Amino acid sequence: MITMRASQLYAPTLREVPAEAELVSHQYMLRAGLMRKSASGVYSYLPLGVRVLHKIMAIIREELDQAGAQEIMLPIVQPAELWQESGRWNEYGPEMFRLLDRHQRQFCLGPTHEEIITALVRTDVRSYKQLPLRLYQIQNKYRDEIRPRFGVIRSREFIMKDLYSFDRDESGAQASYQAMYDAYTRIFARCGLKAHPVEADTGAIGGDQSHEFMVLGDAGEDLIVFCPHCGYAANVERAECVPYDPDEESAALAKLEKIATPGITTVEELTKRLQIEPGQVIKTMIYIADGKPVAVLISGNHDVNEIKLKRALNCDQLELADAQTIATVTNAPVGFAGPVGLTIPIFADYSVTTVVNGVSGANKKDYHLRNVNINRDYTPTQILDLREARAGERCVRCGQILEEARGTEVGQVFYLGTKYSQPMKAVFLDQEGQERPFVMGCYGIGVSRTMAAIIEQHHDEDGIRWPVSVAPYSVIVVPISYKDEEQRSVAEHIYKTLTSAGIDAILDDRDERPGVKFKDADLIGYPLRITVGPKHLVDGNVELRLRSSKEQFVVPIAEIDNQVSTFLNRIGE
RNA sequence: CGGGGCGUAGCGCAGUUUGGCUAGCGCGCCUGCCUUGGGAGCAGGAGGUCGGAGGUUCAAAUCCUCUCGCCCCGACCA
Repeated sequence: MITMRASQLYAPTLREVPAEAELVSHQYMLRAGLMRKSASGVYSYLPLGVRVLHKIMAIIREELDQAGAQEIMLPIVQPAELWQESGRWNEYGPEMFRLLDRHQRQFCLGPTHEEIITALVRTDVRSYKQLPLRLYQIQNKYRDEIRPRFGVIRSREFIMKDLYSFDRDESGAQASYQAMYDAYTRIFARCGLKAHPVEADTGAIGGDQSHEFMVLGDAGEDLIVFCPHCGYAANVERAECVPYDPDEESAALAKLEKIATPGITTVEELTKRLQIEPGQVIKTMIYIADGKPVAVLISGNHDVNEIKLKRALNCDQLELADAQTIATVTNAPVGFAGPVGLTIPIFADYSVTTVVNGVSGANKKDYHLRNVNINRDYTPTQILDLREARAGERCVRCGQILEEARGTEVGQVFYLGTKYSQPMKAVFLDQEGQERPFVMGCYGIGVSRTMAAIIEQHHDEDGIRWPVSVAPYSVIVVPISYKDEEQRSVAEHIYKTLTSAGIDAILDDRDERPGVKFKDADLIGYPLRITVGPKHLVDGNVELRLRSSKEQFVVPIAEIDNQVSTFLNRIGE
C-alpha cells in the first residue's frame, strides 16, 4: 500500500506571496508547493502538482479511450524536413524553438505534432479498412512565447494532450469532430470546470472549423461574445458581424467640404474638435497585403479584425503600412487618410455603409473632409465584415444583442480536412481502389493550463479548494498533537482504514502546532480534513471538515470510512 | 520589439539618492527548553561572490560602462 505522511512529503509551502506571481492560480501553485519556476515560462512540478496533473490526465485518458482513441508517444525533437514539407517551417516564425544537432542539421522542439503524426500514419495506414483512426499523446510542447505570463497559463514549455483523427471522408471526420467535442465537454465537467465551447479562429493550425473551450473569468486573455438569447458564442477573433440596416430616417446628403484640422490625427481628437460621435468618422487604415497597399474603411467606433481582413484578402502577409507607404499612397502623413480620391483597392466594413455625411481624412496634411458619403464621394472595391465584434452588436443567428466576457482557452478542436494530408501526401486506398488523402481533425487540451484554470475557479482567501476528482489527496488526517499517544494511535488507525478502503489519504504526522497544520491543509486544499483532537476524542469522535464550504461534522471513529465515502461522493458530484 | 519596474540569505523586504567600520530586518531553517483547536514564546545557531564582468576610488551593495536574468503594460499568439 502506498502511504504518505506530511513529514515526508516534499511540499514546501510559502507563507508569503512570491513577488513574481500576479494571478491567484499562479500564487497558489507556488505557495502550496505544486511547482517552482526554473526559467521564464518554464516550471518544475513538485509531487503535489504532479499528482494533480496525473489525475487530470487520467480523466482525459478515460474519456478519450472511451471515445475510441488510442494513446501513443511522439518525439519532442522533430526534424525540420517534415515542417518544410507542410510549409510551416517558415510560417511558424520565431515562436518555434529551433536547434541544430552536431552535424548542423535543423530540428525544432515540437510546438504541436500534426506533421510528425501525419508522417507516421502515412507510412503505415494504407487502407480505408484501417479507418477511422484516433490517436493521441500527452506530452510537453514548446512555444517560444513573446511574453510568457500568468504562470503556467502562458508558458513556453507546457503539457498538452493532442489527438489526431483520420477519416476516409468528410462525414467521418465530422463524426470524429463531434465525438471529441462531446468528450471535451465531459472531461472539463469531470475536472470541475465550467468550460464553454465557443466558435474560434483556426490560427496557425489551419483548417475550416473550430471550437475553443473557454473558462470564463476576468483573468482570461481572450475576449468572447455570446448571445444570451440563442446561445451563439464566439471568440472575437472569429465572431461574425451582421451588415448594418439601412437607416430609415437618413438625413439629406450635404455638400462635401474640406475643413482645416491641423495636427489632428486620431479619431478621438477629431470627435472632440468637431463635436461628433465616433460613429460618424470613416476611419481609413492602410495595410500592406503581400506587399501591395490596400485601404480598409471602418467606422470610428470599431476596430479592424485583422484575421477577418487577412481571410478576405486571401493573403499570407498582412501588416499596417509604414509611414512612407502611407505618404506615397495618400499624399499625406499618417492620420489624414480618407477614401475620397484613393486609387488603391478599398475594402469597407459594413459599419461605414450607414454613415451619412461622415468625416474622413482629406488625403492632405492638416485637412479632413466633412459630409463624405458612400457611392457619391467614394466607391469601395468590396463591402464586407471586417470589424472586431463587441458587446452591443447584433447576433448573427437571432439578431438579439450580444454580450461579452473574458476567457482562458483550455481546449480547442479543429476540423482540418486535408490541410496536412494533401501537401504531405498522406493517402489511403478507398473501396474503389482510389487514392485519397486522409480527412483529418486535431484536438488539444492544455493540461498544465487546465490545472491553473481549476484553481482560478476553485479557491478562496485561504487557498485552493480542489474538486475531489483532481485533488492531490482527497483526505488529510490531522491530529492536533501527534505526540499525544491516544491521538496518534487514532489518527494512524483512521489513516490506515481510509487507505485500505482505497481512499486517497495523507497523514499530517508533523510535530507542528495545530494552526500550522490547518493553514497548510487549507492552502493545499484537500477536500476533506479529519481532525483528531481531545475535544471529541473523549466521546470516541473525530471532526470532519469540508474544505470548500468549511462545514464541520462530528463523526464516530468507527464510522469514519463510511462517512468519508459518503461525503466524497456528495461533494464529488 | 517598444514603455515601465526589479535583482541584497529559501520567501518577503530595508540599506543605494549623499561611497565609510563586521551588510540588516521579518518569516522560514537547525539545536534546546517550553507549548499544542487556526501560521505561539524564550535562548542559542547556520545560511550572503549584494545577478555577472570591467572600471573609478584609500574605500563600492551604493558611482560609471557593459552584460545577464526576472516582473508588469503594450504589440503578438494556441
